[in-house]
Formats: sequence, C-alpha cells, structure tokens
Amino acid sequence: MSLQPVNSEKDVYSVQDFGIKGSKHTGEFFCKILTASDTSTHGGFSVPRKAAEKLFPQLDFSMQPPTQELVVRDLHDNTWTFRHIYRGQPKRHLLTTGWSMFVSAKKLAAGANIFNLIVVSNLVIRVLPQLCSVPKYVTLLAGVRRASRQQKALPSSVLSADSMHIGILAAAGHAAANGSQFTVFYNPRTCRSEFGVPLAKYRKSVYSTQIS
Amino acid sequence: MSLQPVNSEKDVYSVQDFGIKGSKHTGEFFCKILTASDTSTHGGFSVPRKAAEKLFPQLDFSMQPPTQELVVRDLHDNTWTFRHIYRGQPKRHLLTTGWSMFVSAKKLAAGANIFNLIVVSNLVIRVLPQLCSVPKYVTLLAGVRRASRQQKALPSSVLSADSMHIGILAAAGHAAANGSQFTVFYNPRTCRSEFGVPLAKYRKSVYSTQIS
DNA sequence: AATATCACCTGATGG
DNA sequence: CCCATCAGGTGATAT
Repeated sequence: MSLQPVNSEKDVYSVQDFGIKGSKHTGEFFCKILTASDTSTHGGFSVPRKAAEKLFPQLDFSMQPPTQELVVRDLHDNTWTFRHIYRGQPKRHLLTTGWSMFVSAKKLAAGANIFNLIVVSNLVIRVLPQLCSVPKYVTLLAGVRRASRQQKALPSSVLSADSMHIGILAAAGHAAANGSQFTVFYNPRTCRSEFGVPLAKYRKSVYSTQIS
Repeated sequence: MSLQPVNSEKDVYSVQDFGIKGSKHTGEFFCKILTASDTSTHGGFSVPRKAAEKLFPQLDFSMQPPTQELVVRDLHDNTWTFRHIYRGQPKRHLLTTGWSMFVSAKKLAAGANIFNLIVVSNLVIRVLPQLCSVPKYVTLLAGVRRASRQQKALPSSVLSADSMHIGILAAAGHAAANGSQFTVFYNPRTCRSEFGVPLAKYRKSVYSTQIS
C-alpha cells in the first residue's frame, strides 16, 4: 500500500473512480479453479474458452497463430504482462510467457489432485484496455491456495505489534509533515479463504463512507 | 532367438562374422550410467562428447543445427532410429527423436536420485555404417535398471520347467524334421547385474568352440 | 568444460 | 467438444 500526500481536491478519488466501474462492470469477471497444469512450471494458463472470448480483447485471427500481449494490473497496481495465444489441436486460449512469474509471485498452487480444490482469495486482476479502442475492464479472480506442506512461518518482527504501530505512525507522520511519499508493508493474509468476492461488492458492503 | 535349419555349409557362420569384428573393434564402445534426464519422457539422451566425436559418424557442421539420423541395431537384430543433433548453449550432442521409444522398449530407468546408480546390462548396440563411406561399427552399452518399486512378477507359466523343455524340444524337433523355422522366446533376465562386458569378450571367454 | 537439470513452448490424446 | 494432462524439443542455468 502506497500512501501519497494530498495536494489538491483533484487528487481525491471516490471509490467509484478507483478502477471498478460499478454496475457497468457487473458479470465481467470469471473465476477458475486452478489446475495442476495451470500452476506447474511446465506450462501456461489454460483459459476457459467462454471467458477468453467474452473478456479478452479480440485476437487477430489472420495471424498464425493468433497472438497478443495482455497487460493486466492487480489491486496493488502492479502490472503483469502475459502472452495470449490461440493454438493447439484442438485450438484453445492460453497464457504463456509471463504466467509462471505471476504464479510464483502470487504463490498460486493447484489443489490436491483428489479434490482439485482451490481456495479463492481476494486477488483481482483487471485487463488493461491497451489493445482495445473502447476501454474495457475485465475482472479475473485468481485462485490461491496454501501449499499443503507445512510452510515455514515468515519470521515475524521482533518488535511487538504496539511497537510496529508506533513506528508506522511515526513514518506516516514524518511523511505527512514533509509532504513526501511513504510505504506501508503488510503481510498478505496466509489463511485459507472459502470465497472470492468481487472488489466492488466488498467495498459496497464494508465502507459506508468514501475513502480518499 | 530365431533358429533356422541349416541347408548348406554356406549358412554356417563363425562367431567372428557375427557382427563383432574382433580386435578391429577393440575400444570402440562406451558405457554411460543413465541419468534421470536421459530416461525421462521429457527429453533425449545426452551423449558424452568424447563418445559422440569418436564413435558417431561425423556431423555436417554447415547445417544449422548439425543433425543426422543414426540407425542402430541391437543384439536381437532389431533396428532403432535416433535423431542425433548438436545444439544448445553450450553445444552438446543429443539423441532426441526415437530415443524415448528405445527407453520404454528396453525398460531403461535411471537410478535412485541419491546414488544415481545404474546397473549395466548386456545390451549392445551397433551403429550401422549408413552414413559413412567406410563401414564403421560402434558398440554402445546401455544401462538397465530394475524399477525400484516392487514389480509384479511376470506371470510364470503354469507349466513346470521340465514341461517347457519338453515342449520346446518338441517344437524344435518338428521344425527340424520339416525344414521349417521356429522361434524360442526366453525371458530377458530381470536381475541386477554389476558389470557390462563387451559381447566379443564374453563370447571369447565362454565358448571354446564355434557355434552356428 | 562438460553435462544434468530446468523452464517453457509445442501438438497429441483422451476423459 | 472442452480442456487437463502428457510427450517431446528447445535454450538457459546449475552442478
């Protein structure tokens, strides 16, 4: 999370402007339980046909094979670039180059073979309208699952929670006083989650007032 | 083993004529302990450089990449075709197409990761002089290892060993009486073997007389 | 320097 | 018929 000082009213954004465009966006997402093949280091992401055709910018089918570059942005405003290709026999949509980096960065993992269970987390990706003439936002919920083997707990800070709060507040106070940017790191939650909720729905239900 | 009736003196071959050309052949073989990569379904066989350069027909290095087809014959006179290619960074000799069929047919397997142990068996391959102007025979000892998991014993015949001998002799006798061909199937040994011995050496030490 | 392993792209196959 | 998995070829990297 990056916090920046507000210099004018124009820098204040409402939740509605924050990328998710309300009802216009309804239904424009898909959720897929990741398979072993999707998360293996060996291959890419097999995109369900309907999702690709409905949500992705249309491919130029005169190309052999049809290919395009998809630039997506996650909730932390990190951008990810994927090669989107339509190939194979029978033909199918795949994300190849760039996908494995995303898998490892997000610690995505397939579920056990028996249950093929993936716990969906709160990761949301919007496909940037880079290759469309009409801006088009796509929401993609990516599944996240804890590795089944017991993970080493991240070395938590030797500071107490109170000390950390104080430190963070001090940093924020200093930045505010000087009009400079500062960054707050937080631990992404590592517990399992049973549901994936579209960001807009979450915000609507949680916030009663706008945030800036 | 295929046995055929002898019809004339010209059909009698000495051991020397049986493919292995005595001292001319000395040293023209190599032995390699197969790695996991060599036997995986994923790739080919990584040929030790010295072996490839000394024993294989020379590649045409004007090709990009240099490639040739190697036709080899095993002791049972089965022929196997391998694509021999020199590629990668750094450059190396590989057998690709055809190798995996050979691996599965011969039940080749890498050793345990810990020991990388392969038991060398009595498989000998000669590279046919197909692509050389001067006939050139190459001996290659391929490693064989039992799968470490307990294998189902092959269903042995319900016949006793004595009964089988009698049956085989009867078949042979009938074929000999009628001047027809017959075939004896035998179980390739499945036990581990600590050593690989060149065929010529083995024959020299075991047989005091020629066989036809 | 040689080569074992790996990441990654590919079409084929079959549930 | 979709797509999960597989077999196989490639250069990069580690050993």
